[in-house]
Amino acid sequence: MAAGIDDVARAAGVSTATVSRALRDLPNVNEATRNRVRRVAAQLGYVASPSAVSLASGRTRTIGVISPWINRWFFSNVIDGAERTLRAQGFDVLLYTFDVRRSTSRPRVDPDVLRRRVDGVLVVGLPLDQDEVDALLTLGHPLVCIGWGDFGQVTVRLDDHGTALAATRHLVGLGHRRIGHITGSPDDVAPWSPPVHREAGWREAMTEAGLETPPELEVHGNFDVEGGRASMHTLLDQAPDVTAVFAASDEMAMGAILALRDLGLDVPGDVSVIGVDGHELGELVGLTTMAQAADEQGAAAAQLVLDMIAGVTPPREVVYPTVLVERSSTGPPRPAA
Amino acid sequence: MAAGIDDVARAAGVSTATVSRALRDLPNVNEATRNRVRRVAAQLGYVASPSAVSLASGRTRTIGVISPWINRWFFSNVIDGAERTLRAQGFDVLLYTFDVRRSTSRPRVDPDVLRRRVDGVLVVGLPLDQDEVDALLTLGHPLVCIGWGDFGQVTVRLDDHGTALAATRHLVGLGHRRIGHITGSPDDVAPWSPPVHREAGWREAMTEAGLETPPELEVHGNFDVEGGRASMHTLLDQAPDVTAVFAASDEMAMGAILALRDLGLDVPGDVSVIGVDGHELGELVGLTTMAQAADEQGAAAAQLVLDMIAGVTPPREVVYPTVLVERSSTGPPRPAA
DNA sequence: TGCCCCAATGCAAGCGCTTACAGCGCGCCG
DNA sequence: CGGCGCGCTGTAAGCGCTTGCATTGGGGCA
Repeated sequence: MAAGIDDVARAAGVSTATVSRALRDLPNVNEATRNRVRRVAAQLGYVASPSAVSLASGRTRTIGVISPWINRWFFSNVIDGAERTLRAQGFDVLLYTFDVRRSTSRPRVDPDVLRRRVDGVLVVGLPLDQDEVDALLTLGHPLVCIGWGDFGQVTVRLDDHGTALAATRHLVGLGHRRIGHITGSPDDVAPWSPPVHREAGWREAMTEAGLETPPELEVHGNFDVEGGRASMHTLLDQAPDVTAVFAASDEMAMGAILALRDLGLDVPGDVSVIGVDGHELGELVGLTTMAQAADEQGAAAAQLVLDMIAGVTPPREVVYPTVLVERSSTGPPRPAA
Repeated sequence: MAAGIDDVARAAGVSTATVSRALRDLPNVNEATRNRVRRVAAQLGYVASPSAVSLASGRTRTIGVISPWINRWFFSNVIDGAERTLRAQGFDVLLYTFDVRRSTSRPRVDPDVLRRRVDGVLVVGLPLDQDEVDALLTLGHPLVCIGWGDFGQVTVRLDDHGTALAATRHLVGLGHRRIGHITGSPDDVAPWSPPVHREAGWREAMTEAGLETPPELEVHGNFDVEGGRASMHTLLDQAPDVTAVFAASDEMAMGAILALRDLGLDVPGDVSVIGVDGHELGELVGLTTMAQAADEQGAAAAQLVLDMIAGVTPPREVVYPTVLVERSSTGPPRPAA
């Protein structure tokens, strides 16, 4: 029913080889022939069968995108950016999410799902273990990490440490002394995961200001709104005298603000809150944040895999800037009564 | 390098045909043989080449998901739900977004991208024209629409009309008489698009209460935060006496609240706001809304395509309920001074 | 004991392309 | 004027599976 390459060849009066070459802009095809083939192909509505192409050429023109979630701010924006640049260059996007919700420990990445199915892999914000990365590399395709990375893999990310440093310094500069930190999950212990870097930045900023970072100042918010809310409650229980909080994501920061509201506390009167991301809804609560361009990171990473597929040696790491967006959720602490 | 079916066949001492049948649980394979093949395959890390399978069988085990955006609440949740159920049944998800931003008029859906590439199609919240649907149907695969639908296509959606009716009645019940409506884009004129149904619901609720719905009460918010904000400004210019607004999405509703804040107006004191969705950040501003389960709709739609692929006759339409979540953005109008 | 049938397996022909290699004709150089 | 090289095109061998059909070997039944 659908026209195949043979139909085009017959209609154009050439061999299938010529059709194949003409349509793919390969050299050694007479321009007149090429045009004729193009015209006939268009007329017949010919579209090459991707499976046949992959089977014959060994290339799939598909990039696998591995992400723990697609409905969180950072992830959906990264995927959006990546998808657009990939599609613009004729690549398909195969989406793989992990059911992180279902199991307590994160399921391991199974490279078999991607075997012979993609030409490259994008891993979004999911700190993998060394052996998972190795497994992915056995696929024999370029791999680019977004929002995390190590093991010498090509990475697009923030300066997490510097971002946390800047955020915390902002609070310190306002006069805060007891500054809490809402980080990710207790499982995020890998030294290459963003929450760990952000925590280190917070700690460094505190230390340089001569402040302590006792355990009760740090809580886990799991990077979502509800987690941020719950962890803020915990934080206030543990350290009722905190006057400011640095949350590792805007979603957690907004959760923290909800918790403060639950308790009838004023932001920033009683507690200042700063996040990381630049979530568009942050303005709703006047959230001060370290904004990043997630979609651009997705696009950049996509371009990197494509470059790598084309044989270009990529930079080892692309670091994206983060900018302080000061709104109303941060302010000086209330003067001691 | 990677083991092929021949390697497995050789190692198991059977033909490739038997390997193929054994591994796919086809009948007419001795159980002992099947187990041996399974064991050998696992040992060799054999994974069938998807391209070869597709080429030989004509089935791709891939579902195309067409969506205008993936970083908006409704869309990302639908896709998340769909992806999980598809993957659980061994289907891949090919993501297609449309660059709605780039052109003024929406680019047309091009079925060629999907030709011979998928076994089914999910169209998320993108009201297509009749001929686009027809074009998609020429692919010869099941098609399921989510969040919109007509032309006799299988659809998973809300009762948009009823939802709008309930939302508007809520406002009317509080005593509001001048109730604005923020709808989608001015281009959404197709009678099968959700914004049109929601508008109709608003109009009906107004009419049944003996209220007018003059043009100045209706503005376009394009379904995003900024659009909601801008359109609320417009609305207040056109009709300074509105005391309540029904927005067709939570994101627009939150934008509207931002606009009201811009002007120093109180919510709900000066203007009540109600949305549709159940966005998790709605609580930040106490948004009253008609909540829906977007991820479940995605999952349901995914199951429907799979059923259709399996030959099951699906229901013509699955309508999801919506529930009023009353928070603090709605209240009685201020008594006349 | 002979026959038929069926479960279990193998054989081999594709599926629709890509691509190495061969072939053909022509202009050009020696 | 013959040969060489080059530009263009065709031939055909896969790519790694699925599947219709043929084949084999028992077991049940007459």
